[in-house]
Amino acid sequence: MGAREQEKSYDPAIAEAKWYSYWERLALFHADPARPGDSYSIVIPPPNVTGSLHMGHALNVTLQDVLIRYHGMLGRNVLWLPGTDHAGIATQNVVERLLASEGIDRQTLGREKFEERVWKWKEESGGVILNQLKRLGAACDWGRERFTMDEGLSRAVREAFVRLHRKGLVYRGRYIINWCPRCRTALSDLEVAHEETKGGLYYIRYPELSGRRSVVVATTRPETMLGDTAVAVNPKDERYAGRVGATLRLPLMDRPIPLIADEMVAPEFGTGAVKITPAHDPNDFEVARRHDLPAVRVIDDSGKMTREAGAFAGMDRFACREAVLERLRKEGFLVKEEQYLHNVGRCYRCKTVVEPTESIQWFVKTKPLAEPAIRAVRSGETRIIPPNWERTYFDWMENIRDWCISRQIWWGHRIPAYHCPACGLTMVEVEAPDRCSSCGSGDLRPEEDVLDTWFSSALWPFSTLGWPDRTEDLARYYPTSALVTGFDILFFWVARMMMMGIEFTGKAPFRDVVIHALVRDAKGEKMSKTRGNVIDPLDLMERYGTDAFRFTLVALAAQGRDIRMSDERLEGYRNFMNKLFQAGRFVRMNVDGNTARNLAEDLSVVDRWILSRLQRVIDEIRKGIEEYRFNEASSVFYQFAWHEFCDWYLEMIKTSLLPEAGAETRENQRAVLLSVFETILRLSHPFLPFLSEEIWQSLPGKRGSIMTEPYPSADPDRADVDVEEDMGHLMEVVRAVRNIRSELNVPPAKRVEVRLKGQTEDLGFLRDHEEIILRLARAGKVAYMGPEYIPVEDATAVVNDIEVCLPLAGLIDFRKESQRLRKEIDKANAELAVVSTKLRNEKFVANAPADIIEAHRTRRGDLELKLTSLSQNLELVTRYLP
RNA sequence: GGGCGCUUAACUCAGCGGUAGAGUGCCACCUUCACACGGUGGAAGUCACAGGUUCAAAUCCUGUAGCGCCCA
Repeated sequence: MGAREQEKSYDPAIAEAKWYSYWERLALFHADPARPGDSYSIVIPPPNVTGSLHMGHALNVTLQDVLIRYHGMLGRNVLWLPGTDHAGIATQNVVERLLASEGIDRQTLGREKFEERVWKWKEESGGVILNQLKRLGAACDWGRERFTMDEGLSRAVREAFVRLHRKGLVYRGRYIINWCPRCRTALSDLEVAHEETKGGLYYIRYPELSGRRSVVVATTRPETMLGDTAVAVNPKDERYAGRVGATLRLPLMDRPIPLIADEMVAPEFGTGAVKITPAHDPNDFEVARRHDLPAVRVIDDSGKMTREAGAFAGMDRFACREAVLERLRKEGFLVKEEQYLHNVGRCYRCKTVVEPTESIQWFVKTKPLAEPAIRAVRSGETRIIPPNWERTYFDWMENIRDWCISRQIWWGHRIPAYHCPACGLTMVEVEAPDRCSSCGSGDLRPEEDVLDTWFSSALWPFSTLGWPDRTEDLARYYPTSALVTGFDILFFWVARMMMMGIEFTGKAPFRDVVIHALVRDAKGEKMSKTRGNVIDPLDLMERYGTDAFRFTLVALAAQGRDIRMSDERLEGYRNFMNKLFQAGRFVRMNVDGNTARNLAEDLSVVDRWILSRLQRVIDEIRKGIEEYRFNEASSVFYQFAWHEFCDWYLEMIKTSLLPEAGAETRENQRAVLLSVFETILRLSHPFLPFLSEEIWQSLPGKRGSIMTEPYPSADPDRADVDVEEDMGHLMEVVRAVRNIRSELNVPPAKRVEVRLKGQTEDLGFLRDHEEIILRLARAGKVAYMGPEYIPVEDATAVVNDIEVCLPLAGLIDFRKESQRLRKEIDKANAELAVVSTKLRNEKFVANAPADIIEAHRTRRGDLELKLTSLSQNLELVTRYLP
């Protein structure tokens, strides 16, 4: 025995240092389309290049790794494709901050230099997260690693854009969009997070130009009044009957604006009259189109007031709000102000209040793309798991709005459009044209805007496989088998991949979409940098080991519920890792270099029992993984490996591993032990890649990686209900003895006599396995008593049809024993009452299924028998009470 | 305003029509030759509340209360 045997407990660092590079060396992560086997493929949700591993990634990646390793062991042709996302705004922000620390801003640097800088940053510091994935054990095919900005994917982006444009599904136009004045770019609707905010509702009087009447409007954004071009009321609103068409004087600006009628106005809001600012409000923009009103832009790209704002020009928009209110107050136009709770949209990246702004942008027309994406889920071509997310998916898809895809930043895919200033034509081409196709001018200006990062992400499942080329990978691995992701990007990403996948390949990109929960801290709070409650997964891996960490994530990954990460939980599973390690040590010590794993013809009952249990467990674990109920699979494994295999099986077979057992018994026992334990290891591998490999490699017999071993499959011939029942009975007897010993404080070293009372035929099995009772119950002797035996001075318990009696004359505390028996009787009585009530109910007997009734009858019989014995014994004991 | 989800043992959570489960924690005993990151035994729950469906309800339906998330 080497150093390994001296190691007292499992040290995960040793295994984790060894095996990842070993797997890589053997190219076990490499997918070869030419190899046989059904394809099983997953594309990783690409993390941001700027990112580092957080809990969400850890959970996401662990689940994918479980699937990949599991299907690999099933013999499938497996591909897990990794990569990163260029994360336009986020990455640009990072590099801009870097530049700022050098006292440079990107404008002075210039676009080209800036892009170079970002690439340089990406080469040096980007993709840290990928190494962290390796740390987690992720079996990704690194040879196929992709980046959304790399050459191939960029070509896919241009190709997709051009094709959509030709179909009229991409268009350019002047609309109201969400503008982030800090990022200085347009955002899509999804990138705006609405937040309930306390603000004011201000009532402003707009006098009529002629006459003494006026109209009062209510607004939460008084500064935008500077850009008002009308006031609108609902045509059915009687308060304003006959006044529509009047001309009002816009306060502070002294501009005449009309009072118009539009259905959009909700009469119950405020005074029923609303100001119309077409350049800074989406609803007003629509109203303005209908009524042919001009738009006056009063807030610029950086959130400052424009020259159109007159006296307020140059002011920050929020300072301007106060200034406007001040002036209105002074000039008597502010009628009323009240507290008001309303939703304010903020940039999801920088939290700056978004400014709805009219501008020229590129859009994707989404309705025609959404329809087939809806059908794919309705028809079952793609399954969403758990299915309750389907509704959310449908709701969003059915009410989808056009997607603003242009961004005014520098880091991203340039929109492949070219403007001709000479004739005003805009050309959209995959490769830059030399001259204008209309006027022939050679002076073409490439589009300045870049695409929303999510546009390239939407192509990820096929662009990474080589699209638009018809590659072998694409043919072999697309559509992919499963997409594993958090619900937070269901719309951002999943929905858009569905749309683009179907549009460009004709097939939905995934068979299954597996939605998992969020990881929260121990208090259930969302982890965030501002809260300061972020738990670093690398730190947890360091402290508890990667396998324990992974197992914790998997064990907590119940469908539809968030995960709370806590040290207690991790500790528990770290202990489990050690338990498995110790079991491995035990196996190694006891098989003593033996390499035979073939099972003998006639196995012992104990072996038949563990093998029977194993089949059931294999089925359950496989079912758990197949159905993405990872927590169930892991808990079945935990329960079996620890509480059946270690607690019972290993204890029960110890004697047959001794030399005294005889060579044949010993060899047979070693073979079964090795075989069962190896099956346990193989079962565990998808969850515990490092530990399972570590132990696997330490077992005798030359072997390759456990990764290439077949995943266990259940053998129905090994399942044996009778053996399980008999063994269950035996274990109950052992437990009964242990219970009596413990409750009556019998010293652990004391070898007691156990008397088993019952019919001879009921005692047969126990008699055959007396050795187990002797050892596990620490008995000195087992005696068999007929039904006539009266346990006068014994402590007793009832297991099914036999009584377990411990003659403890002199040791027994009769008061304690009577308490113990009474407790048992009370429990049995309570249960009997429930069962009997049911059986007495005629309707129950008439309606319930036969097997349920039968089970109740049996239970009643057992309980009655138990009560009879217990009551008699209680009576016996009572005689000795003072 | 619309939608989704949650409320089960001290804590964290499974279970989702047929006798209430796990992990951790707690109590007692035990350094027994794989493991004290251990072993053995134990205590601990009107399954949020109120109705209903059913022979039978944590489990299905309706409502109430509290909490959380998403969309508008």
